[in-house]
Amino acid sequence: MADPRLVRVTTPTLRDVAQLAGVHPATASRALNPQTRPLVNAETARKVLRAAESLGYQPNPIARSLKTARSSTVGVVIPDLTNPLFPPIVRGIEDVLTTAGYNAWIVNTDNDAGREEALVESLRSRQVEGLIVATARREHPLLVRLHDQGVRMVLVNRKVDGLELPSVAADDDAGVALSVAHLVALGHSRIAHLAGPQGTSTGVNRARAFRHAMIDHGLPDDPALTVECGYWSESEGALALRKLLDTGAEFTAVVAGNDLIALGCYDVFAERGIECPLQISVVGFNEMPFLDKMRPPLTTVAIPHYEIGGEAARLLLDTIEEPERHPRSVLMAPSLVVRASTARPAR
Amino acid sequence: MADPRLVRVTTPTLRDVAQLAGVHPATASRALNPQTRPLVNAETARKVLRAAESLGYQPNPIARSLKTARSSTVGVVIPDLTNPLFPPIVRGIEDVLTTAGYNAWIVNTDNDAGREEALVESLRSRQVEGLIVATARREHPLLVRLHDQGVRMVLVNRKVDGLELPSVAADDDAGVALSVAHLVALGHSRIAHLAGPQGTSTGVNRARAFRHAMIDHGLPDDPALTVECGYWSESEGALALRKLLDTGAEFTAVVAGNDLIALGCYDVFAERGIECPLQISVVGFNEMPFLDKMRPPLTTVAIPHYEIGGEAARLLLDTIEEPERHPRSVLMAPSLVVRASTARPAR
DNA sequence: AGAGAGGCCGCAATCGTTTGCGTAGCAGAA
DNA sequence: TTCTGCTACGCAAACGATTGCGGCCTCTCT
Repeated sequence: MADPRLVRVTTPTLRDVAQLAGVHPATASRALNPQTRPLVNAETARKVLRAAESLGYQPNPIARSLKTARSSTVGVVIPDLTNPLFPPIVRGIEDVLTTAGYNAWIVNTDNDAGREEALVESLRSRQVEGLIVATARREHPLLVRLHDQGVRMVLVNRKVDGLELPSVAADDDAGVALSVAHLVALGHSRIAHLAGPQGTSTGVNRARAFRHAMIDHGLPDDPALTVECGYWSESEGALALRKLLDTGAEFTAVVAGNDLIALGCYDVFAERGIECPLQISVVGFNEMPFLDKMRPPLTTVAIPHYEIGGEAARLLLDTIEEPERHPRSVLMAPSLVVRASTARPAR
Repeated sequence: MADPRLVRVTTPTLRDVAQLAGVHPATASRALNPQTRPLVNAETARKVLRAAESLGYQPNPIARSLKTARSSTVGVVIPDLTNPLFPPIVRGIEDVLTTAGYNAWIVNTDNDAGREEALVESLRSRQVEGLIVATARREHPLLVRLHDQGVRMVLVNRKVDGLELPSVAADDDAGVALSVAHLVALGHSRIAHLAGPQGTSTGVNRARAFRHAMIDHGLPDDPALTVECGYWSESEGALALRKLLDTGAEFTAVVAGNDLIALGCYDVFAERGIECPLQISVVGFNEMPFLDKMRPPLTTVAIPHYEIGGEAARLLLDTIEEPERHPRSVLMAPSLVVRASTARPAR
């Protein structure tokens, strides 16, 4: 208030344009909006456009939102931007959104339900037209409530039990099938699984896929060889591997729930002087950046992050335009990228 | 679900609260706002608050923005979220912003001036109250124009020539001094510098600091031993090192402009069968994540990303509250983290 | 020539808040 | 009692756009 200048000095409004063009603001509005342009005479439309151009008029999205209850904005809710999995997805989302004239509001929940609820509330009060959610848990009261309220959303990577929502994710089954096949081809038969949190759909899907893949190869599906991580993190991966090692179980390879869990294994290898891949092979999941420069470079299953984000955005735009359309889900094909963390078993 | 309505079914407005409390909306508004609450009788204020509470009233930020030309939102403009340097900074920004009741709008410019201009324009039209800018180049017409127009901003990591703006960055001088001292202590004397883009203040600062450090140690400051990278990227780092190697210059260590450039060196080492650190030592800058798991683990100078973000946000909040305050800049102290990419020179 | 039909456009309300201004009411002072 | 001053509140005008409704004008058809 001390400073009268806020962000802008003074910006031309619709009235200015109308005045310059010699028409009523309503007419100017109609002329400027391609949707309603047919309602005004082509000649006056031209005049208005010229006036807008010459003034450098930019419609005020706030005023527009207030009137139309729309915002050309969607909310993107992710657990943590710091997890390298998410930035590429976000970029994918943004890129298709902006070409469609939309914007993305990004929020981090830190896996905290209270925080998540507050953030979503704040997004809604900003009239976002939909949500792209990457934080889904299998039990997720907030998301079912939002769904019941008719909030448009699409899920990324994970789903919630019993909720029919559009979603896009990597094909987990195919991904771990690839991993297991690779290890089996190398000669491994005692393979362990460091599963992601079983409270997330991805966690259980990959674990189930792991069992199936083992069976398909005629290998024993030993429950003692899979241990669950509480979070998708390095430290939890390390914890899980230590636990497994301490049981004295025998195994020559581990397929990790994701790359972070796999990297957690590296820490344990260092602690206990285990040689990877000589003594134990590891394969990750997600192909996060810089894996090729790790020690050893991590074999992992690559998923098209950027495309997943883009596809999610497209799905959301679809449901915004056609709310009644039946929810469809898309699975993106993964591929295995073999590096130096996997090799033939020693014996 | 068959609900054509947008995000919200129907949300209580200020009028509803006022009606329930039996007062005029103006009074309700004043009662709800702590700033103006003293203007209304304590008893009626209580009534209003209770009404608001019972309705679950949430003020509509859009309407408020329209009226007040404020938004409790600041824009954060970064080059690319995918660069692991930025997520922690963004988190730092967000965390102090939200505790102050503000929100952050994040945009990626991809180092494209046109894109940047459009994005900033869109931020301004959304009435952001200030900008946190991490894309500054030494010559940056857009930023000087914004500054002239009185847009509040603070710079992160980089500055623009001749512009007095609040900024927060790591102490580059101290950082490279640390690196060089470390290498000299190991016995290196022929040290090369793979400089960042000289169009950015950080690029020239670190290069200058490198020269000074060399001189301080009584070592020759050989211009042939520093080569500039066009971008802060792996590929540019690789390019620069190849160029340097191809000149036949002699050196046993390189201090890289940042971690990505250093990692680019790793690629060249692999290409040409160079052993690091046996033949060449490398030190990076920034301490991006997972460096400890690289091959070899990269010695680098660590800077407090999260705190830098937080400090930037605080600075911006300061200038929002006290626009006339003289711009201050803060330098954060770096520290060297020694890993396995540096060792005594072979001969 | 008169009537009906559209095409164009202006009027004014509206979205939900904030805020300058005016005023009713009341207390205290003269 | 009358006047002053203050507190507490209501009125209404904004902020900048969108949009239903209605009216004018012109054109066409009979």
